[in-house]
Amino acid sequence: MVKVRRKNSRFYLREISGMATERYNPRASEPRWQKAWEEARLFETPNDDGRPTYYVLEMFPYPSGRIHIGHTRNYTMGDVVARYKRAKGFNVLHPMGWDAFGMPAENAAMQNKVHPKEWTYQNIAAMRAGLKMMGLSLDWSREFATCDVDYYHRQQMLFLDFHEKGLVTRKTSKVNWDPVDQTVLANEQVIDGRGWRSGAEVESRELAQWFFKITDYSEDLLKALDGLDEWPEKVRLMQRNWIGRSEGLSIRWALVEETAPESVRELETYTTRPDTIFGASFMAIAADHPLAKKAAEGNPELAAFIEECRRIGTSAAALETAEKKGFDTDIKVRHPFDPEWTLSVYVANFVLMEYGTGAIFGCPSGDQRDLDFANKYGLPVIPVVMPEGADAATFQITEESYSDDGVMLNSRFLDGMTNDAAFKEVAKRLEKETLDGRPVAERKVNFRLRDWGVSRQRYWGCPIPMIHCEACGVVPVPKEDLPVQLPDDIDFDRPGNPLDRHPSWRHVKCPECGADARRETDTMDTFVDSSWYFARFTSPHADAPTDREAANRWLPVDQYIGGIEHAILHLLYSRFFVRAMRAAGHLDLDEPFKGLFTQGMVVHETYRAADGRWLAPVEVRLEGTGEERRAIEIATGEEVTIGSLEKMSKSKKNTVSPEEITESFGADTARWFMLSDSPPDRDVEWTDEGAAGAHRFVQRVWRLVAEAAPAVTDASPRAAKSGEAVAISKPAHKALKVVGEDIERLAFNRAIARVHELVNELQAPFSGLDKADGSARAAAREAVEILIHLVAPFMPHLAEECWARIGGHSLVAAGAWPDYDADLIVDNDIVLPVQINGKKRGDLTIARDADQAAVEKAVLGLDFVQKALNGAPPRKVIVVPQRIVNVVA
RNA sequence: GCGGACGUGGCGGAACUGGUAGACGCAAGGGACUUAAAAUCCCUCGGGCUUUGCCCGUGCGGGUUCGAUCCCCGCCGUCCGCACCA
Repeated sequence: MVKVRRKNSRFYLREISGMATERYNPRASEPRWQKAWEEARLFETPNDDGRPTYYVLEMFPYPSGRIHIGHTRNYTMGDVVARYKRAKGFNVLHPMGWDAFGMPAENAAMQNKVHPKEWTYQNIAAMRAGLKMMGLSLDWSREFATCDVDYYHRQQMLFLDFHEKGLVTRKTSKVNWDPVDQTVLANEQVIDGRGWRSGAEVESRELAQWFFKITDYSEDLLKALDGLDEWPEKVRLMQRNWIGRSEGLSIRWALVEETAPESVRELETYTTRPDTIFGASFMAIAADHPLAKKAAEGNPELAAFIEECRRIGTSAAALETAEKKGFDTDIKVRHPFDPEWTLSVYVANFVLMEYGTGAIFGCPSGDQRDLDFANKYGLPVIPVVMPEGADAATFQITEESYSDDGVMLNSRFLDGMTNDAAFKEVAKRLEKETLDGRPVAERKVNFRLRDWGVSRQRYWGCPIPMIHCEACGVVPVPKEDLPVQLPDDIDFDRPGNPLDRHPSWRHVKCPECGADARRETDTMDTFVDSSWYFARFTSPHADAPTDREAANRWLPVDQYIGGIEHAILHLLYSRFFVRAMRAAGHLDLDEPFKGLFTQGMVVHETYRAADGRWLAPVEVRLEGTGEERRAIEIATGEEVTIGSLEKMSKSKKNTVSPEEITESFGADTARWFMLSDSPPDRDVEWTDEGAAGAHRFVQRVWRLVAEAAPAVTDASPRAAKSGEAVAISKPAHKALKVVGEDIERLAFNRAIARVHELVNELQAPFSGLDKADGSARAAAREAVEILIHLVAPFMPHLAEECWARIGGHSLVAAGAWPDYDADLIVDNDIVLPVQINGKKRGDLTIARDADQAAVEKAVLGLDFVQKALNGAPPRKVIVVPQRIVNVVA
């Protein structure tokens, strides 16, 4: 055994009867190449550069403390794209930052007496180190955290600009108030009517809050979805539903004077089905409708009912089981087409004040809720729409309403019309009628989308740059006084917002009158921070929020990658933000993200002991396979239950840490494994076997290259177009073509399969390389170079090591993607499958350019075809050029 | 309830625009090398049968087609989103 020390390499060669190669050692190799890239400043992106731009971005992480395996899958995908596009000649922007404001930092402060700032920046440092181990080609010179004063300073500028443009308002609204933590809770943080953290029963409070007027763009946000053709259809659909556009009619109903409260003369409803107006049998208004409040003034029973609705009102679980309930106010309205026809007004628990006008007319035959309600209170059910072909004389509605399209009945002048025509007819007639000098009805478009409330009663967020003055009202902080900086000296001894009880922070002079005034102590929703960070990355050190030119050059983000959980809020808010920023002159852009990709999660089995404890994978030993497969707790020797695949989470302990994997197998193995097998938009199951398999492949590539090295190091690359070496050049060029296409489509799993195939195909022709002639060596050299480039986006460290091994002095990460030779992609002879009656019975090898007649003739001459035809002529022969032949016997 | 997606070997998945079903990997079984282990290499790997070959097979039942994992109709199942939105 001879040990050979190589120049520029810390690895050894070992010689045992021929040549075997020392295993590739990622632990030594990876940090070295990371350092080489950093020293060459390869991934620092200049803003001014002649090359075409490409902006690839992964949703930035919240600095919770450790990188999660899910992060690494996400960032690896982006990195493959970034490295590929760079090799294709693009000036690639691939930045990273931190979504650093938010509750967990404050929770940590309360529990562990750590300052949120300190906690956050420590976490960032730890996670930055974790990310750097992954060998991601990120431009770290553009890094920022949203809690950097530099960043939130600019966010405050944006807030003031939006305010100036009329896109910010202050209004009171109902919020979920946690009386123990003394803070507003998001709907997601209310579980069964209780605060998720405190467990206290959540109260509904009216609070003055700051809002972004996202509804100003409802129509545009909806319409522009059609243009986002590089977004998943699912996400576009979710946004469409969320915005929830509907076209209908608002109708004003006159109250019967003697039943109405003083000074109220009408009730306005909204409906998308004005065609059903003759099926109306009652009116229903929300519990917090002004008319309900008025009616309750002299009616304690009604007041109690309203109070009950309010209490049950909010939680989703309550709604599911809540029975339709109503209370007759004794107020009556007149039907707009028949003043003699009066209907009772009920306060109903299923009508929402937030949508439409907070009042409806109930048409039991056409709406299941209305039908349930009518059946409960014995109200009339008049069918007004029936399916086409049904008999008007016998058509009835009893337990199930009919809400589809159809033909009108029991509707006077509408009878016999389609419901569409009836809609138009009712609208036309009522638009002409007047009540108190105004039209009775108006066509109206309604949206489900609400304005975005951004006030949070918390410390660790971007302060809202506003001042409250007794004399002048709400006054914006003058821009020259920005930033409004968070004070560092705070305490979390008591619940509530520490900014509120800080001894001095909130006291300021009014910028207008100079009198004593009060700072706004609410901070912004952290979704604001993440709504424009992608724009800030284009000029992270600019004085203004953006450098408009740089923003316009880079944006929109060409490929955005992140989790489906952000399908609505984050993506919708960002879409609003670019519109608002455009209005304020910060960029000229229609949409923030041209391409969107939602990646799947990394999941792992769960293990649970008999006593209910969750066990981590490292605490468990697995035995057997298939039915016999069992998990044993190492510490106790007891068998534990193997549970379902779930997203890795701390609570179920089914986590695998990226650091551990990197330390044992290296980053390349982790990167390769996470993108192999499962398509990137689906979940991938982390298994030790899978990771080991990926590592085997790392070693296999290394071995193939290292063993070819002596024969190819001094050769210059050249494809073979004839002779035996074609067996080397053809697969290499075919793989080159298809892997590139797969990466463009983000089909990483398929690209990886193609690389596997190439390595399999090169194995045999490479075995005799040491005896091969010059042209074979040249072809092998070229194939190795191609292989290295194909592997490089996925396993960049291995690629560099291989490159150096065949004598390369440059960095692969800075190299160009090779071009394939079209001649080597096509074969002269092709193998056509031959079917008889649609079933494959054999093959035909024939010249690629053979015409149909030649193919048919050759097919009919085949033994098995003649046998099948048994002397008779075929009924039909179908030749699909270069695909298949089907003989119909 | 409304909307959407999906269903292929033991497993993850591949199969372009209707044209060879099961690429590639994992697991499993057998063998080679080794004192042994690891590593590596070779073979088998959807089911069945009367095994030079034939039949069945992409959730189930139909249909269109020379030909269907792919298109159409009807079921079944799983997952996701929204949910009293008038």
